[in-house]
Amino acid sequence: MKRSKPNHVTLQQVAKHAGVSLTTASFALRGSPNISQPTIKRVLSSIKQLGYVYDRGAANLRSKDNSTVGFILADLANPFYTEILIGAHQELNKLKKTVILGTTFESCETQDLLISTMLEHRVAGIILFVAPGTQSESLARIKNMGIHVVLISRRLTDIQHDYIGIDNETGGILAVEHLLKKGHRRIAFIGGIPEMYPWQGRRRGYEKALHAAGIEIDESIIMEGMCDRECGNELIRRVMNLPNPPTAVFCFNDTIAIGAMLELREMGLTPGHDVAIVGFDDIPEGRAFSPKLTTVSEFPRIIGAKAVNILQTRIETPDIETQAIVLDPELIVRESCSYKIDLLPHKG
Amino acid sequence: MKRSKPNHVTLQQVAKHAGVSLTTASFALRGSPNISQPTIKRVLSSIKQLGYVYDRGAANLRSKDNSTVGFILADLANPFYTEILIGAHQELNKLKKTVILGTTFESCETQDLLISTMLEHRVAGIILFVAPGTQSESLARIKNMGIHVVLISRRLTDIQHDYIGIDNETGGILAVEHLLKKGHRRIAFIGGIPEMYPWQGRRRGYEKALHAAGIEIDESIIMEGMCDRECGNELIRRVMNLPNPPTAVFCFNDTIAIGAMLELREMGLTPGHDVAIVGFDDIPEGRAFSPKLTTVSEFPRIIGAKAVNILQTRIETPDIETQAIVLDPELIVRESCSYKIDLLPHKG
DNA sequence: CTGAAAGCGCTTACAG
DNA sequence: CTGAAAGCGCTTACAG
Repeated sequence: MKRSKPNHVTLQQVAKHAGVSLTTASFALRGSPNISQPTIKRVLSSIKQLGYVYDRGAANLRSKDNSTVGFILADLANPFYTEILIGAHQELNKLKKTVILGTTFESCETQDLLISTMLEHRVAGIILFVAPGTQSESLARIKNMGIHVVLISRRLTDIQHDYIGIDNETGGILAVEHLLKKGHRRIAFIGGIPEMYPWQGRRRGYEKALHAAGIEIDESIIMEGMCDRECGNELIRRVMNLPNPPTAVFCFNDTIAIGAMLELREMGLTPGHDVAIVGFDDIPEGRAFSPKLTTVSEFPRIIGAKAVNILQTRIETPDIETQAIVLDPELIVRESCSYKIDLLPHKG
Repeated sequence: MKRSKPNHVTLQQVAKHAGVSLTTASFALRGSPNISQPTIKRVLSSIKQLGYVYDRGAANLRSKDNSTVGFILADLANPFYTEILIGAHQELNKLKKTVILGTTFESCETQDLLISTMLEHRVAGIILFVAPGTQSESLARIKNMGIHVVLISRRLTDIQHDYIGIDNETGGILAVEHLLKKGHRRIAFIGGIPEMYPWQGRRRGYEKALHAAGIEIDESIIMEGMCDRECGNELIRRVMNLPNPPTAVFCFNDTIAIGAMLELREMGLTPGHDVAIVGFDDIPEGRAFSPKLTTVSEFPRIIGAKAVNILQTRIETPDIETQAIVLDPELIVRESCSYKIDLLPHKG
């Protein structure tokens, strides 16, 4: 663990080399208008000659500023999350912020560890995709340190916080109405964790759309699970093996939808033909799949970018009220439910 | 920008509260054996009561240690890269290292900016997926700061450095030999940037396999490009519109292969039937695609994890010789070249 | 326009 | 087993 550290060039040495005081060097370094141009040039030239590299840690310690931002998400394997990361990352780069990355793998414990680390680093703020079961204490801990948080996609209801996400209920309605228009009457809803905020919204949308069409909710075709492909594999099989299987399935997200369609093929069924599928998120894989996945888009890159904007606003004006931005989802019609059910020869 | 910073609890205050000196508090905090158990307990209890949070930046400044590691990759949209990140991330978590993330989008300029930021943060090391055209000076800059680097997948030939990657030449041979076995004689190689290390290896493998089969290289069906889906779209169209199109295509990576297969469908052709396709990387999308993509696996998670191990070894023993780990690739046969060419009715 | 001095919150010889 | 003191590399009133 121990190694002989190289002795870095310090600003002190730069100052001596340039024949100015440490104070002047410090101001010159940051191009302060209080320092004359020739002096600035001299300092800059010394910096180059000596190969000086600014020590941000030391500067932060003194100034109590910090250009570092924490980003915590659930899983890097889901493109929906990485798309959010991309959007946030680009925006953060524009603001010259450094990103500390953390992945919870949906574990609250890991999440608390990551939060601790970020607090110890005195980040300016944390953008957080909360793990299921997150207590408001976790957020309070961050806020007590004077560090700002904005939640993405998932939210907590028992504490005030900045938030950006999508209107999940409307998304659910969009998905199910589309299926209804295609003539489906028996529509399952599979995957996702009921304690999570987005699940509740999508389920509400699912119910509302069905009710509006005069259809009773059948709890036996609402199946909870995780958010990954394996969940799609398992649940589609379970739901299709029911005595009275659905003709259409609304999947909690695209990853589950793809898992479901893959499994359908294993079962000798053709997704989009034998069973209609709608997803949620709009990940690239859904576009590449055959049949191309009909889904509800969440605009992940915009969510990521806006999360950064909200955080930045909060950093600049800490005392304004918390804001919650809720984006409108959009139905992306592709191929995975392209047949009207009454046109299918083998159905009623 | 300016905000009133909260006054955090300091170790000084903890010490006073516990009735010990700052020195004792500092040692107790880290569970030093030189401090008696009762004292440690007292300090820990004060920490809890006061809500003290360790300031890692201040500690690093003094001790010149740093548990932060930089990770620079090309693009978060390519699952191959994020898989590497996942592997590295998990390993870094085990070592209790904090990750600073950077994305170059294949730009050397951005890369140098990111490197500067990480140097300013005095990270312990940088794991780097170099952008095309990277000069050895960029690496030298890092090393001069006494910061360790390990390159992933792509490497530089004019400077010594730690490295982990795959045997690209063997990968190329595996891919092309498979196509040859299926009866193909006219095999294109599309996508990728020739100045990049992996491209050169794969191309060498491509040539060797063809030569071993007594086939002349035809430069007109070797087309360079980028590493994204659009490149696949464009190049497959160009190569198929040639007077004498290939019957099989070896794609530089899976993303290109998927772009190519998508475009093939647009052209009314069936990938895997009308044209055989082999990719490289083995990303999840390739498994979900129809036809399932035959490809050469690179084990990205292992690459990421091993990169961390190499870095850790270097941090612990800075003076050992640089090591280059080259993994063996593996051919994953699926569906995208499942027909023997002489069985196809519409071919010679 | 420039400089001397204090201090950010820790760690670490050194002394007892 | 514990403490007083110096110092890591910066920034920032304050004074001139």
